[in-house]
Amino acid sequence: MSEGGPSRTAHHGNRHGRSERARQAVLEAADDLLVERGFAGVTIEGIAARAGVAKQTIYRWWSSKVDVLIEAFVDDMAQYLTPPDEGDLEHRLRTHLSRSARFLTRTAPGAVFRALAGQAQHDPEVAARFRAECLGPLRALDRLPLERAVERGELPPDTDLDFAVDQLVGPLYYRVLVTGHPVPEEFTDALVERFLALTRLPIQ
Amino acid sequence: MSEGGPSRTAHHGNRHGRSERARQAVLEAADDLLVERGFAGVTIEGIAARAGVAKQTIYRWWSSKVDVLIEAFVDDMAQYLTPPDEGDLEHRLRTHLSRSARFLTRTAPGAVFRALAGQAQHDPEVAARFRAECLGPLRALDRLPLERAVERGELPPDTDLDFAVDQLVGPLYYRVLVTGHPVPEEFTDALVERFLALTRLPIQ
Amino acid sequence: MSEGGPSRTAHHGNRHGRSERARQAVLEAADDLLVERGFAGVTIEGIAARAGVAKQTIYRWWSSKVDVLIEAFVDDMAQYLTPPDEGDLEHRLRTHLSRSARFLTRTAPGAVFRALAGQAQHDPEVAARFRAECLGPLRALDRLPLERAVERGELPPDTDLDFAVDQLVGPLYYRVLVTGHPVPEEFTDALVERFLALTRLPIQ
Amino acid sequence: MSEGGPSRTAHHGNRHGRSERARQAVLEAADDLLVERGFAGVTIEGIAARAGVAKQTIYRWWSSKVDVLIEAFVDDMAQYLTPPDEGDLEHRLRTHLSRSARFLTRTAPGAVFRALAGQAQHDPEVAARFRAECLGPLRALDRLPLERAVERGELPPDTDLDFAVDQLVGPLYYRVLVTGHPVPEEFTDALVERFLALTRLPIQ
DNA sequence: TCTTAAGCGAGACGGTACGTCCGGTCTTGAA
DNA sequence: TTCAAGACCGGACGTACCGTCTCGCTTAAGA
Repeated sequence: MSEGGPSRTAHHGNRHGRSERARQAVLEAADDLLVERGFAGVTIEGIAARAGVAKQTIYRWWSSKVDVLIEAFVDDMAQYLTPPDEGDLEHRLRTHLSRSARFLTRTAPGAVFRALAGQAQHDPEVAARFRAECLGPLRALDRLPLERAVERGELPPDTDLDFAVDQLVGPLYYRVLVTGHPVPEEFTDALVERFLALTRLPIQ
Repeated sequence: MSEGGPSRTAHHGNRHGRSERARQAVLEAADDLLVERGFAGVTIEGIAARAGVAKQTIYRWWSSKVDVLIEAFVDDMAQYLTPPDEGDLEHRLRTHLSRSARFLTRTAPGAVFRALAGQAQHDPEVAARFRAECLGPLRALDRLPLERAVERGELPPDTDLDFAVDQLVGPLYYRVLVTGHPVPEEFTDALVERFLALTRLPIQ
Repeated sequence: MSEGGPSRTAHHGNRHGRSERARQAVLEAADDLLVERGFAGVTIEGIAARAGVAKQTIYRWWSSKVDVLIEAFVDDMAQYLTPPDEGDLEHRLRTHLSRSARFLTRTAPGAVFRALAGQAQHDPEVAARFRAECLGPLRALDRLPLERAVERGELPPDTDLDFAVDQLVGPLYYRVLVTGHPVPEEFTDALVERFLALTRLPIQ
Repeated sequence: MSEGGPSRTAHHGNRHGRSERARQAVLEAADDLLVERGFAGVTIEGIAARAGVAKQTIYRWWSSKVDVLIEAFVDDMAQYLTPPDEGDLEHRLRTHLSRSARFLTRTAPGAVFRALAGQAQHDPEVAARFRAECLGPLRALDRLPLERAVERGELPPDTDLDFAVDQLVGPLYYRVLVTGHPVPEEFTDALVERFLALTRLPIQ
């Protein structure tokens, strides 16, 4: 992509493989349109026009606008969310949850995520892809601090990590996607506090 | 259709007031289409055709298909969810949560709710109406057992009920709307158990 | 439909019958585009844009651009070609043939006719409609002077009129559509002269 | 072509000169598509696919599908039409006209001719090439018997041959391209009879 | 003998127009 | 005044071809 590349100059058509330039332009155009005009404002024709790309080029590589948005999300997600690995468990969880809240409510990929989560309610196929390709990686990041905590003896070895994740992030997503309430740090901190309080109880 | 009676056919028009028949037919048609074909399969033209109603009649009384679905949801919701008032707090909460899970995942109004929650991600106006008219009543039902528990001394009087509701139902909605995991009774029971365990802690 | 009309002002939609305004605008736009840009320059989208009409309105009433052009031709044809009924047979035939040549080569409906004749070579359905709706009336006009001549005794009563028409106008159409040669009055006059010379022969 | 040859696969490329194999395949594919699916069914992509040839190879040597069809017609025409040179003028003309009618209505190159004549109505450039390369040779063949007749004294030396050709074949083309009527031998014979009858008149 | 440049297959690209679906507005005539 | 009916303008859909381009292979003339 950088050094040498197949060709420095823009080109149309290429026997081996697609145009990276077109791919990037499409993903960015979709992202931009979503942020600027909302999900209904994202249309294949609009993406094509803004990306300076032919509609057929989009249909050649993606099956729908949702497909484009999923790829855009996956491309962008990584750079936003890596759970911290410093300090004690409480600090790490607090940081991760508050970063997650910020990611979901304030960033462009967060907006894409919310749109895809919305569309997943309307279409089982979208739901499946959304869960596999968008939610999966996110959830893996959510598990990471807990897995490390188990390894380090900060949590009992028989902890049900899936249930723990549901307890920790469930209320967060509920606020973001359902009630629309803001998610201040006090809220995420309180979630962490309650969660950790339970781990110190003799019961379970 | 031609000869005879004042009219064999349903009446067209009514000088005074709207046609209740048309209203019901529209709401049912919208409901049915949602369940049969999903949100994208619900169109104003489709509703009109199935309800035997003119498009204009729909636009006269509703502003969009979402508006129709909200009204359909409000009409149906009541009969499904009334939190129980028997037994102790744990039992009441368990029953309510498991009923809520069933409502969201297995009933027609639950499907409407999920579709509206999805559309709320795409459109702030929908989000506002959805929260006010659909989520509000549900959330009031979620608070009810906790409010009663405070009155009866089963919970401390300074309990933050909104936060409590978020903790209790957040993971449930998260599963239903985000991860798509099933929501068995073990899950809702565990949520209640953790929640009540915390109320017995000296902290808070 | 003419005086007073259902409404002086433009309107959208009408329970009973279509918009005459839209119909006229479409036919004129098609005519204009054909003359200005040729047959390939006539597109449904182009007609719609120039007529200020939605594509669907065109598809509702016509099945293709050829369908539009046929109707445009039929609408316009009448005012151009009425064979004269003054003078003797030779004069009437000369006038009619030279008018026909002018019609085909110099007028807008003539251009439409040539385009449709061309398209008829590509599509049997177009050919059938073209012959029934465009050529038929024209050919009836071609027969008229000969029929009158038979009635008046200027031609023998057993004359094969169809063959006579082929002989008279065949070379004309051949020049216009095939060789592209000009069709001056000398040419049409000579055709008439030869044709009449034969009627004076004892043979037949 | 499969086993043994210097190469199993068809050759790709040739430093000097084009591939005759590709040329033939393209012309045949175009011919076949025209006969099977009509003019609209002939597309550059379709020709390329059926001929097993790259689109670019077509564009390298031809400028359009019409260009391909013209070359296909020229390649095929010769073998069909050579006016006979036996018997008296009447017999030779009768034979030539009835063969011409058969050629135009019943043979593959005849179908190509009709399609090109159609397209010539839509595009002046096509018209020019069509007249020069397709019609010219045919018309030369039409003149040939008349020229010979003049040489042999069967026709007066001052006969206007172009006009004679128009008279003889005009009605034939008119039937084929315009009215779509069948062209039986009686028709062509009658044309010849009338034409010759005039040459025996004192007038002209 | 070894280059090397032209012809070739494949196919991605930016476009244009297609014919369809639906949205939301408007008008009509009957009830 | 509301209703069923349905024509209207508008805009996006997904498809088919257009004509251009790049690519890597094949091949034969000439260095």
